Amino acid sequence: MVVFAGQGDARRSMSLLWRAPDRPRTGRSGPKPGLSVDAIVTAGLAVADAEGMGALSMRAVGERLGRTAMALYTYVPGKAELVDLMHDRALAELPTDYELAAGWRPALTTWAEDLFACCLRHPWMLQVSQARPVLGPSELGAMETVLRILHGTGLEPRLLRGVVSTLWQFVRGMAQVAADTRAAASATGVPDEEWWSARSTQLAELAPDFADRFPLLTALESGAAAPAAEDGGYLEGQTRESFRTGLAVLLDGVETAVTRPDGR
Amino acid sequence: MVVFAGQGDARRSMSLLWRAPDRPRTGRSGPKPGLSVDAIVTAGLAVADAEGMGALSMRAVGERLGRTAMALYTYVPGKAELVDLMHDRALAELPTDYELAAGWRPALTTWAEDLFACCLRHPWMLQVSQARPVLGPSELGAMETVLRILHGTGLEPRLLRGVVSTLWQFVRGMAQVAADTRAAASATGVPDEEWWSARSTQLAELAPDFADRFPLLTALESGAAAPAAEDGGYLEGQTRESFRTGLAVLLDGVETAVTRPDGR
DNA sequence: CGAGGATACTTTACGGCATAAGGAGTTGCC
DNA sequence: GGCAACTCCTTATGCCGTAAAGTATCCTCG
Repeated sequence: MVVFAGQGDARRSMSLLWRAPDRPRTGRSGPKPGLSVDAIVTAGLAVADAEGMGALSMRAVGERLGRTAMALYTYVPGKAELVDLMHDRALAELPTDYELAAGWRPALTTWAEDLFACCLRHPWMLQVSQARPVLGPSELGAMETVLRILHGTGLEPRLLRGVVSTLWQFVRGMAQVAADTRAAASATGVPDEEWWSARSTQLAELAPDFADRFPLLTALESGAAAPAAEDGGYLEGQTRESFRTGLAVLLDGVETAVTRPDGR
Repeated sequence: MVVFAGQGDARRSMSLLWRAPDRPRTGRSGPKPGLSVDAIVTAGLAVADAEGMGALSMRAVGERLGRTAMALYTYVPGKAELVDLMHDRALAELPTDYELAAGWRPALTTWAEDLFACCLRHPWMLQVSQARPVLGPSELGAMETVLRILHGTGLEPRLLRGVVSTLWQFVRGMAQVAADTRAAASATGVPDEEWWSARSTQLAELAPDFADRFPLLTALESGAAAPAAEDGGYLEGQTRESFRTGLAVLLDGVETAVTRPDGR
């Protein structure tokens, strides 16, 4: 199942995201708040980072703060809104300034790598539905950053929108694959390569005609190069490589669009 | 939450996906099966298509078949496996033959559009975790199709892998945005455009300094062209356009890779 | 042909979840 | 001093996936 974040009380969620000032502090009776939205978001992040989105429950977050689940509802309207806040908090880790002296391409490459890394640090981010187009300040900030990098290129708005979306989706998608394979391998306790080869063997058993049905796939698979040693396990290396070459291809496309004289 | 499909009993799940023959039919005592894996998958698809992944419960699927939730466990080991099967069934809708006379580019464009459309027909697909790299026959079939389209280009394996992944992720990502915005708009009953403009107004209230903080974003947004009338609502048109231009850029990149003499 | 065992399906139950409702204790202002 | 506002708790409701155990059905073997 997926978290459909912020579907419900969108108004309230937005206020929280944009930190609408809390009610005036003066003339406030009752016990002082022992918690804060920030603290709750931090706790949520800790839970999700450590145990995954599946373990993120109001109970778990409350427990980490020494409270019950219901205590959180004083600060946050519901779980969906909490997830929204966590998502934006995670994106706040992204740098916003990139060196443009060498042109847009290296800057954009680094940006993509940074986003990729951020998604891998917080894999649960990839399970947050992308519903509404971009709402939180950090998310918008990231968009703005990309636009700044591409600003000198003179790309027309239509293309610009397409490029930004494509980049974003590409990184998210690649990160999801990377995160998920890593999770699958580590959940079963089997190291990367074994896990994959076990799966291959099984496939061969179940579909003996595999090579006939999928000749090109078979050829491609057999031609898989050993990944660079630096890149962790086998699968992880594979995904990183796909990320790199995919990104390069994508940026080649951008370059074509940029240099094409007719702007289309 | 996200469905981590097939994490559990991977072996059993794979057998089902690849339709390992049922136990020999002779010498079988007991009442005849009133259901079948296929029927269950069909029912699951119907539930998910109609009411979304959130409404997909074993109880709901059972009910649609006139059974209890537990009856399904005779045929399917658990919900995760059912979701895997549904996912592969949905992908089976994709064509596998594409006209290559005009070259790989139009074929690949059509393929991407077909996948995009399939994802929009079954938005819940996008909430199925991409964990393990591709396991079901239809999913592999789709990969094989892409490879067939790109076969004439002489792309080296490393690039080929990157391109295929990139395409796949791109389409999935764009479809997710499209599906989610559509869902958000229709869930609130507000038509596309209104929904979006309400959100804009709210943003302006919450962040009065918006235009200062995000100048490029503001400029880009204000320059948004009215989408073509054919494209349904405002947002939907916007997403379709991003999809088209993004795809074009991406394929430009592929073209560069294909025509570059040094093969890198 | 009748018994035994395999099979399909049901009922019930458990532990989890988000969260609604209402109660208890704490604090500041009048 | 009292009251209103506030935080936080306990309890309860209605979902969920699925384990366990019961019942009815049918085939095969003696």
